[in-house]
Amino acid sequence: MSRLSRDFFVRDTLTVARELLGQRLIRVLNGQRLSGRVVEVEAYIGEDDQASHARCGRTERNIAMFGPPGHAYVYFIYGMHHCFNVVTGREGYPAAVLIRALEPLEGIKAMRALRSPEPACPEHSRRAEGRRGGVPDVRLTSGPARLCQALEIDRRFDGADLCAPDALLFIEEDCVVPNDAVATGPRVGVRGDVAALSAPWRFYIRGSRHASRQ
DNA sequence: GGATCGATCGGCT
DNA sequence: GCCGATCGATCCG
Repeated sequence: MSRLSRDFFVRDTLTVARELLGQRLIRVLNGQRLSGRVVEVEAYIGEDDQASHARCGRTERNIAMFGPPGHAYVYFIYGMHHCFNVVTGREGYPAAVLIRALEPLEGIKAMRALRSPEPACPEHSRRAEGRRGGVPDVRLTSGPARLCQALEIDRRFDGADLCAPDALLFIEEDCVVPNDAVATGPRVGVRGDVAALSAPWRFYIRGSRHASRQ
């Protein structure tokens, strides 16, 4: 399978968001491939987008959004979670696509281990035993913070080039998703003006059990 | 199945 | 100081 090139990401952000559906996100960890098919994304476009981190201009935190396309923008939120975006459009214009959910494909056992840290106390241990198999596949990567935990994506990847030959995080061309299988809607959990609240910039594969919500 | 609430800390109105 | 592009546990029906 061929890796998505820079040209893919330079295009209009809504086009990139739509076409990322069905592609495969790969993380190489300790020589092993952990991967999943992209089933849900959201677009954040320009400084006028009141839901975007770029709405208040360039800061040290969001600087990757202003950088060249095909790079990662990874941020830390709620004091405990990471979220992974792909930078799109021309360098200098802040736009990115948030990857919200994956369908797990390769390295599922390793991903489950990353999502089930060592029990800190006997109480947790008992709970983990109660689940037997651990986190079920359907909740392994069905959320922006969950997939970062499952693929061990953190701030070390902020600004990383997904198109570099030696990248440990990159995207491969995989499935073509037909238009009638794509659903759109307003973005999840955003605040802002009417434009931000109503923009249908969330794209997901209709009926996927791995989307963060139906 | 859906709603609610607490955790936890970096970056900024 | 305050709030956030969230998650998981826990409650209720």
